[in-house]
Amino acid sequence: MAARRSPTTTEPASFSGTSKRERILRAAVEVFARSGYFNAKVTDIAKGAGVADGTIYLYFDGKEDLLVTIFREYTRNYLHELEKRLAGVNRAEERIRITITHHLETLGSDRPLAVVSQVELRHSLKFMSLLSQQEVADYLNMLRKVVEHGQAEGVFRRNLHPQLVAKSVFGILDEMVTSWILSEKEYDLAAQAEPVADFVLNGLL
Amino acid sequence: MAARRSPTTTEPASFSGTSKRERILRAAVEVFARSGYFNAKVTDIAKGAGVADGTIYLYFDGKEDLLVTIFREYTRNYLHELEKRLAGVNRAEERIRITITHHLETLGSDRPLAVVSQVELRHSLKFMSLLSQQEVADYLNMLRKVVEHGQAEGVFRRNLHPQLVAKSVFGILDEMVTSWILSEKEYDLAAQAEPVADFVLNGLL
Amino acid sequence: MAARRSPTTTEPASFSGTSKRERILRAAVEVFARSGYFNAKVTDIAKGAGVADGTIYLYFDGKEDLLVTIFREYTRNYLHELEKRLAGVNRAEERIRITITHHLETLGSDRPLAVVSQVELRHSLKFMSLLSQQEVADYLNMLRKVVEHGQAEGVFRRNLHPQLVAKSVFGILDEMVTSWILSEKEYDLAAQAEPVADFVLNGLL
Amino acid sequence: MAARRSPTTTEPASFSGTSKRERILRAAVEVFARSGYFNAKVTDIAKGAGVADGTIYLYFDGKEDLLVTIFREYTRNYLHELEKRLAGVNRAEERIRITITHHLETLGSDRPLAVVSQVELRHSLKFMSLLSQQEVADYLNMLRKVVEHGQAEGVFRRNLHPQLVAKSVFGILDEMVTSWILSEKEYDLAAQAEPVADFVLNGLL
DNA sequence: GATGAATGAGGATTCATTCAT
DNA sequence: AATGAATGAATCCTCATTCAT
Repeated sequence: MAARRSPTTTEPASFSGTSKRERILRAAVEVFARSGYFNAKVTDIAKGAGVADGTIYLYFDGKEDLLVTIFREYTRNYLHELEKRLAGVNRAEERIRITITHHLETLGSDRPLAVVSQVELRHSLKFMSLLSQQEVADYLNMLRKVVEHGQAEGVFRRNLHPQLVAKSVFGILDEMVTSWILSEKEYDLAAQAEPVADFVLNGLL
Repeated sequence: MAARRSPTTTEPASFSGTSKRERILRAAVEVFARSGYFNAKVTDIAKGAGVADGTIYLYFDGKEDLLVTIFREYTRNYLHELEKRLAGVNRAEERIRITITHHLETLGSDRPLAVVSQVELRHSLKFMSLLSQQEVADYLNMLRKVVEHGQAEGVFRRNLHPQLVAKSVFGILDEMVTSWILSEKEYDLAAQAEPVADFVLNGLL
Repeated sequence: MAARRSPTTTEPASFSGTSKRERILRAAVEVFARSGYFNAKVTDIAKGAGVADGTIYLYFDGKEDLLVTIFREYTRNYLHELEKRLAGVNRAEERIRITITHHLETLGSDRPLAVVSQVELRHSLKFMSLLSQQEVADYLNMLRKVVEHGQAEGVFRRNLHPQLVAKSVFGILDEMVTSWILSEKEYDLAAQAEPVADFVLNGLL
Repeated sequence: MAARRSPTTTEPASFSGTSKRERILRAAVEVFARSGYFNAKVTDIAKGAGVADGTIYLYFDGKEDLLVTIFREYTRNYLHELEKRLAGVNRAEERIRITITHHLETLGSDRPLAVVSQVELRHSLKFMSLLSQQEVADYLNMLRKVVEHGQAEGVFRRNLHPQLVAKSVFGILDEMVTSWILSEKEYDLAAQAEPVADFVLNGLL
């Protein structure tokens, strides 16, 4: 008998070459973005990934784990990319600009991910605490170091509390993304990087 | 015998003098803050307000209406107060400072409300869109006008896009509140007003 | 000051001159016919009668009592009228014809009542038992006596069981009414009296 | 070792050999007959069928669908059986007798089904309309054709409206069943077939 | 590893009824 | 007699998760 595909491997063409785990994760991002975490049905994620409901439980602990994992993996990836972009850049001002650009470019190019990141990851205090203790904290620390570095260099004002600046920059970026998601008109989020950097660096006055 | 309450009016002391409607609303803020919107049980809100479950439906359309109403009423109130504080203040810089202070003081003095505002109001795209179209938009407009006013006066830099500044300030304040809520140590949120204003006005450089 | 109606007496014009009790009963017939017993809301009956919800409980024991009372009162009235029409009529065949005509005319001229009678009075075994033990039994007895009378006279066949004939005639009339209610076209129910009588008297052969 | 049931199939003896779907349907008939449709609890049906509450929703759309399905399936089956009994019978009078007998035998041998059929299927105009448009109409048509056939043969009187006769026969049978259900004494419903046929064929005179 | 039929806990909401006025 | 605000019991259905195959 000629070689034939095993029946179980028959999958929608679009899935070819991606691991089940990745497909589930991506389907989850899309379903969460579309329906919201609480209204998202595991069945729909399974359908989106082209697997059986039960299969999801072979890779993840459940619906909540899916959300946490999405956040962790995408954040980890985000930070790695950012580090790469920052490698070799020494000027503090330039590091700030790159960080801002990276944030807006990354989320600006993946709306479902942005929705999950801005909306779905924030439904419960417990969940937000969990995330902010690890991943968000890492991000804020990175920002804080850039500021401290700039202050040590003498480029940034010394009478600013670095942690407060870090939070402020994060807050601005966060709001830019949220605002973009909710906007009725489509526009290029990354285009905001320059004016945002200008404001952060120079202030109002 | 001193004047005494009629038997039907006998209510837990803490409820005295408050209308049922207000008691329900306040109980909802507390339960939503404690358990999260989706996990909040209507029964618990009723219990907290000292009314029967069904009574809630005499005043509100349901659980979701409770959340929307909380937001609308507290925001309206917030904006009124802010307007009062700004009345008679002409210097743009001062108006910015007052706005920042008002934001941080108001939420910094009512943690449950802050939790609902930062966390519970953001579970779904649909819900966020709803809110951002009306109330948040009003707030952003108010901020924008302050900026434009300052630019007209020649105090604020003219090459800043007022809407972007408005969003930035809002984003910073939002993050300050969220960060305060999630913080393990208790601290005075309003105390951040001064450094935040400094950053907003002068930037990093 | 010109004479004015006392505020509590202000009622829809159509109610004038009818006692509250009757208005409630009639409103109940209409609401039951429209929505079905289980879906009928006491509030709607009150609204229809122009009284407060609580007022209904001054006249009736509750929703179920309303249904029972409707049935009892309308049936009592029905039987009284029938007796009047039968008074002085001796020929058994004529008595049958009158009975048939009375049934179809009475229900054929009050659709909501017919709906309640054919549909709403029959939701539960318990309820049907209750009614069939008293009022329906009275009606069947009356029919049975007409048959027995006709048999004694020698006009009706003696080898028919009178009770079975009574039930049969009732069954036919009942189905005529039900069928009329459910029919999409409007037609005169009473016009069926003659052919029905013909069938009952002469059979198929 | 003799063949034995697989562990998962271990079910109460009474369920053996019946599919879940059928068990649910039968349990529904019994619970509806016992408690009435509106008072019937889905949980009780599940318990009666030996399945979990949620399982019912894998097979049916809900409580109402259960009632509709019962009616449709039992009626379909009823009509099939009737057709089989009528096959090859040509004499119109005999066809009438068989129809009457089939009706009374079928319902007379399954009291819960008879209760559902006579009582529970009739709570609402909407529901009755639904059913009478399809299944009841089919039944009446079948009866009507028997009458027309008899008239064509010259056995039945030509001055009878076939549709009216069909409704009358249906009405008589319906009342016999209802009366039997409500009766306090138990008796053989099928025994009524002969006298009913006699009445239908020969009338009162 | 995969499947998907089966499970069953959990809760918002309705509405008949009450009773202080 | 009349009101109508308040009560609170009662239940259908959903859907995350399991586990036999």
